[in-house]
Amino acid sequence: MYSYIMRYSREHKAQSHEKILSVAARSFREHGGDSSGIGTVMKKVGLQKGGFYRHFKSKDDLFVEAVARALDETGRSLLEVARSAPEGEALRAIIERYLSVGHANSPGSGCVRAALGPELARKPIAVRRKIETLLEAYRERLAPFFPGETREEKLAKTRLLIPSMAGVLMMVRVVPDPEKRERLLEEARNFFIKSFAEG
Amino acid sequence: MYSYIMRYSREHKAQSHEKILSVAARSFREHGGDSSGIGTVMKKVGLQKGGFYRHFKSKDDLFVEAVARALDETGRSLLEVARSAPEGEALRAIIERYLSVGHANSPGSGCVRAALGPELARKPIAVRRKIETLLEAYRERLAPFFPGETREEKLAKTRLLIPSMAGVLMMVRVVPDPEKRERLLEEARNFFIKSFAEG
DNA sequence: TGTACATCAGTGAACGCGCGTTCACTGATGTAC
DNA sequence: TGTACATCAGTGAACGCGCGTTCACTGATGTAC
Repeated sequence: MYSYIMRYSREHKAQSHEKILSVAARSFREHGGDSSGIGTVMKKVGLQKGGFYRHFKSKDDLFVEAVARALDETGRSLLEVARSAPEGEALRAIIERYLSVGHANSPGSGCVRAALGPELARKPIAVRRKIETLLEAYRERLAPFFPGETREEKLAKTRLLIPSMAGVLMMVRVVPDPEKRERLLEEARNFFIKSFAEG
Repeated sequence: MYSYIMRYSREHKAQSHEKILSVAARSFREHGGDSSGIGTVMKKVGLQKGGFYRHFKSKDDLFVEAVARALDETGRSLLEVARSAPEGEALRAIIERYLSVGHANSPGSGCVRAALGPELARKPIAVRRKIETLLEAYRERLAPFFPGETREEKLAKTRLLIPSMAGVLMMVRVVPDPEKRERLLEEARNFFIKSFAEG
């Protein structure tokens, strides 16, 4: 392809931007923001770290965009799970996916809250405001699958279930033994399904 | 006092060790492990950073001891809350204390899970094993106040409630607006009390 | 359509800085005699 | 009880390293004419 050879075209820039974002979104979640240097991210993208500032104003700027990207992806993934679940089983399916072994074993492609929660809380207030907006949008997307008469009732449930499951997932990841991890996840799935997705 | 002037006595060493631990336990929880340098911690203690290695083998060694210290303190604090609660209200009192505005506003003296959870999950497996033991001991301490016929039933409840509340607290700390924080905490207190401390 | 030129993505070196860890040294402690 | 001496808490400088950010430069892109 032509565009592949024109190294500095607009399309090329968009590709670089895209690549930086997706590498960063994974690296931040896998190793934490402080342990994911701009140099390392750019190297993985295949560029020199100096080029970073043609794409982002600062590391915190990248951080917010990477969190947005990650939330959009995991939100989309849960939406798909919910939509392809049998009638009335959407929330159960969401819970089962969130508290799955696969999710516990893949922080790099998983929930931002479980991977970066305390780090989000330590960011400057301007950053936290942007992140809060992203989190609200995420809850709005999933709220339709939650029990409740009104939108607000559904949203209230998301504000309980989503952070609670994030806490469980985060602590499951501390446990070294795979069997124990699965047992913990199963206990939690049962509890949350009973509390939110039944009766 | 005599011991205050003999700068290098054994008692003095114990005091230094103590001071490093308590400064680190606070600093790690407030700023995260990566952002709490040994130099900064030692400076706050009033020593040169070179002296650190007379007290700890490595930063990870300090990390584990600081987590142990923090868990012991917060566990003790919740135990006191539980013991001084009216008959049958112990778990409710624990939940109310854990999900209080004060706790949300003071990560430096609060729960390790909500402050360092994902960081714990990223530590080498040897470190995680030690931390898991500490977390188990913590749950054992609180289990007597949980509902259930047997010790195992009570422990199972701790494995759900404690990480869930940690997740909620962690995400509440992302929210900039104090009133919204309090509203979120209240919703969560109501839910967890209903789910664990009633009927 | 062809040419001149401004733009700007990416390079590569440099900035000052703090990191975790090591080490030769100091001098008070506290033991051995 | 008094003296000689090994121990070791703490100092302060140094180690190599990676950090986030800046900057002069390059050369292809893509616009203006």
